[in-house]
Amino acid sequence: MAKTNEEMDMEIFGFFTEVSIIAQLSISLFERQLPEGLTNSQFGVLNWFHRVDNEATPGRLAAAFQVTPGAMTNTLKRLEAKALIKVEPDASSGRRKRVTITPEGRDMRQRAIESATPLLAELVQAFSPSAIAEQTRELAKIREYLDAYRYRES
Amino acid sequence: MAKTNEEMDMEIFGFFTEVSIIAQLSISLFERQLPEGLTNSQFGVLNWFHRVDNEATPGRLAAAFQVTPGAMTNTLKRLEAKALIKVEPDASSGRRKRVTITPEGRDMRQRAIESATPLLAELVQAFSPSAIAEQTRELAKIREYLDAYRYRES
DNA sequence: CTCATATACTTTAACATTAAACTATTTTAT
DNA sequence: ATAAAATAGTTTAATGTTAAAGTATATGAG
Repeated sequence: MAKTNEEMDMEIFGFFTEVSIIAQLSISLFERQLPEGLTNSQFGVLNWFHRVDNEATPGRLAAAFQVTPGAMTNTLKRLEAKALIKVEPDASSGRRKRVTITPEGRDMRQRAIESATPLLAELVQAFSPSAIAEQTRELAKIREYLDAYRYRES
Repeated sequence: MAKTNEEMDMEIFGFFTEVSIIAQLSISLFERQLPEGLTNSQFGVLNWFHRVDNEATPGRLAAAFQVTPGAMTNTLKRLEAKALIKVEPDASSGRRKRVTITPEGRDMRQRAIESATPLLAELVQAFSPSAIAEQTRELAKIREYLDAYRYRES
């Protein structure tokens, strides 16, 4: 049974609606578990230093999280104000900055992970890790497509 | 090969990261297609009048979109300022308001749908409707779980 | 009837985000 | 060598969001 264009459009809208609601709910739930005043974006940066590298530039982080450079400037300022990261001029280039995580930042990340553990454990229980991994791979394809579309436009 | 707790946690974080980025990218891409100055939230309200009912209260709309009443007040003000909706006192109750869409609002919704068509058509092409539908079902399970968790808390 | 409580909506302050303008550096082309 | 273009990051103005306080109206218990 063929679907009308309108029906197909509505399915895609439905998909993005689910994605938006999950993003909103998960961020809000997660932030409520986080230590005082730490936001999702801020945690993301701290966690990046655990997962990926122990050194970064603002631009590299902005690209990793797909936010504008301005948004990353803001997040880094707030993390720096809490002494969770350190931002220094880069010796090798006057327009770059060098961002590193402080010991306090590592502690904070660890506490954040621990306070989110009950929620994470429940999710692993309810949806197997392999199911989550499979979902994530599918979503990554869509994310890549949207990302490419974005640059193709302009 | 068993996964450590940390590995499982990272998989879940990876999942939520994809979800957040897709939400952000899709909203941003969609808004770029929309007619001058119309935002995703504003479009959502106009589209609601097409999908659901031709009359609403601010509270009903806030509940439908899972946003706070304050957020909806803001969205409605902006739509009203553009004459895309009409907000009147409700004759039957002094604290309620009655929100309706104007002809200009219907036109705007129609134009919004039309200008988003190329993007939607590409997505339908790249990811079959059935694949999208399957993804949406899986996501809905996770959304329901998170939603239940939210109320279980507090 | 009256007062306490609940409901509907608005306002305010704080924050995250974007787009676009801006500053400062580095690279490239001529 | 110099001027133009590209790159890295910041700032500003606008919007959307929340939480919490505030206003006004309706309901209900006594």
